Amino acid sequence: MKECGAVNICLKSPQRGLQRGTGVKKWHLLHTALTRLQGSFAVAWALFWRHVASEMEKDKKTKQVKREKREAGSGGGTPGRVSKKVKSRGVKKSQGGDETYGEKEVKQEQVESSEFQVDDAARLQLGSKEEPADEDFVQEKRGKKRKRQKEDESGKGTSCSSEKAAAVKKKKRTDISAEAKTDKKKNEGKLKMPKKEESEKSVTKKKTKEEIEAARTLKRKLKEEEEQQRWRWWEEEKYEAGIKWKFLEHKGPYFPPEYNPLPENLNFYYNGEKLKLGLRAEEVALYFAQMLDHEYTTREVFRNNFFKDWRKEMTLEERMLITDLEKCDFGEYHNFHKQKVEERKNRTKEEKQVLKEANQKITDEYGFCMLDHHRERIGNFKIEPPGLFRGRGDHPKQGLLKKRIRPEDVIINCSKESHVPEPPAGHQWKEVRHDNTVTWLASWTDNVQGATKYVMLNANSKLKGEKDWEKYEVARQLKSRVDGIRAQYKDDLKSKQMGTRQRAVALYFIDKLALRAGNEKEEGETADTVGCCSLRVEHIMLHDSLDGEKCVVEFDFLGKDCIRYYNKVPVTKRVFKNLKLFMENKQPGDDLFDRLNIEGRKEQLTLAKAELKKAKKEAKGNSDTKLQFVVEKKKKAMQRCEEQLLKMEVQATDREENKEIALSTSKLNYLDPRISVAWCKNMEVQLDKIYNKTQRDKFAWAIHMTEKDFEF
DNA sequence: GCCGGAACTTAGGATGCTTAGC
DNA sequence: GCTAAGCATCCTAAGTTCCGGC
Repeated sequence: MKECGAVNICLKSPQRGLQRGTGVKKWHLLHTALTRLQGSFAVAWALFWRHVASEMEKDKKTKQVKREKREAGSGGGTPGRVSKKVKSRGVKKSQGGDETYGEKEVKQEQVESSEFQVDDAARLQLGSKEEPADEDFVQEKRGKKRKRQKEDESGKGTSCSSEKAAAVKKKKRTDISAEAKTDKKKNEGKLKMPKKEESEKSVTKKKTKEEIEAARTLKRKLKEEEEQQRWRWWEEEKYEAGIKWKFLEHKGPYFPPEYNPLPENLNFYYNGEKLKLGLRAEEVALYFAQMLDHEYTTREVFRNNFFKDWRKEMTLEERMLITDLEKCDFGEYHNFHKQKVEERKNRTKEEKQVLKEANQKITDEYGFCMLDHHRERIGNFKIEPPGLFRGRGDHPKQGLLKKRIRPEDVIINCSKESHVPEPPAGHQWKEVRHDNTVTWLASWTDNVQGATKYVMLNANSKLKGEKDWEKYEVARQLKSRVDGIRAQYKDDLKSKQMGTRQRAVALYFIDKLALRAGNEKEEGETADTVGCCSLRVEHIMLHDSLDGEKCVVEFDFLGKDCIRYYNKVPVTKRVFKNLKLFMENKQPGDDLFDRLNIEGRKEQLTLAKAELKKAKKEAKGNSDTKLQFVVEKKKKAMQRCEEQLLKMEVQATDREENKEIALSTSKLNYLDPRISVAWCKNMEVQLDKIYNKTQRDKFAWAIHMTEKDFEF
């Protein structure tokens, strides 16, 4: 590891931020770790442990409910039964709790006390001090969050929209399930089990105490065996730098089944006329038909891309005839697909079991490899099946055909002395390599993005675990250097060199807001997303004062996966002054922020509705085509407003929901598992309260090596 | 030092299974 | 017994960083 004090970052252009360079890379390694582990740490950590506290609280409640049930007896109704939603709300927000328990206050205290312990424990583990300047920042942020919660409770502000959006989502789901229900009812005659069988089933369901105990013992035994068999690679000596393995043997990737032609009686229609498609065109048409329920197929880019690629798969005759996607009717293909999905859903237990066993067989054969004479699980041993590319957001390539991968496209990587996997009959591999400086087992090039796709090991493998361990070790080292980095960028904020100042401001944002670094991207190849270093002038707005705060920066941009980042952040005077300077004589960009205003859209919609009403009134009883045209125009304008509002509301909901997603992401990728393990050992909390089986496997190295006294 | 490709890690969405609540 | 919510897992898109060649 190089000295991270020597921050060496080059700049490309003032508004486009940092460019790649060796110094940047070294610094990024450290700084990404810093931002993920320190910048967002407090929030992620507090949220995470609040979740743990919530789980523990839930556990307590469940036990109490059971106790109450026992006490009340079986004939006494369900006194202890409480809505799950109410329960979790009571714990999570520590307010408006569950009155049925009649101990709201006691619980409030318990929750507050566990939250206090959690935050306190986190502070102890981190051993970090807050800088005076940061203190203001953090306190204000916290204050805002509380305010927002209050708004949520009263049904005002963003939560209102979020709830509406959630309701829309829910409605969509309900509609789908209602549809499914109808279909299910239709099938009921066929599928419903005879009554006798049902009653027999319920009898067999009941297990005796002995059986339950035997099952428990077996589970315990299996767990112990698994533990004994676990490869304790962390207790072994590491290989020399760059060497990933000494021996690697596997069966090669598993290829998806070949295309199965549709039944003869299924038809595709073009311009109302029945048309029999050739196999290639039919296959690609089916990919589109399968997605008809998805919003993707309504997007212009998706439709155009699909149509362009679909025509490439057609015969000359088909291509001459099919020239307009609007005239294509995939209805029968779509219904066929829906029917298949429904059939899948309605499979009997036995059918499911047969399928499960067949899948297990495939996994047993292709899903494992021998790595240095240890059996390791492969993460993605299946070759990605063909289909239509589902790029996120406004991806310019969405809808393009992802072609079928053949063995001739695949490079195999294994040991020279291993048994080289056999390609499927009649095929051969593109290449067989013996490169032990890489971790992949097979690779191919994806035709849509030109990117290399890899077959790699599972998260619980040595190769992945070792990397994870290294990552957290880097973060650990950063602890002693972070003060120096901060001091340097603070100093650089007043540098005479514009480039240095910009770097300092970028660092300031990454440190305070945990933004992604933001690399350059090829225009037209991917959606227009940015990170900190690739922010454009249009993505920020400066406010001398806002909501009683001075020097506020308003961020609004699309980040990774086209997830919108919107934040208003008070910054130091120097940062603010620098930003003003950086924006001088540059194009301000679009009026993005005006149009994004959640109340503004509503006003627009009200206006559009009023105008439509007026136009209708004027056109009533008048056959003038001009007036009818105006009505149509106003109607479309109103629909557009409605769609835009809905889109924004859904985005707002997604932002709220993403908080939960971000929490699990933090747990899996950013929080050093040794901290969590040590905390559990100290607090005598079972590890399975915070990590599920997969996560315990992934972090086996941390679980085994961490003692109570571990310090980050 | 720059550039581009390779080699990774991170993370959203789909799907299927399980469980709580009615 | 039914349903919805929660959860786990799989799949793969979308990022970041490394590294070798010029």
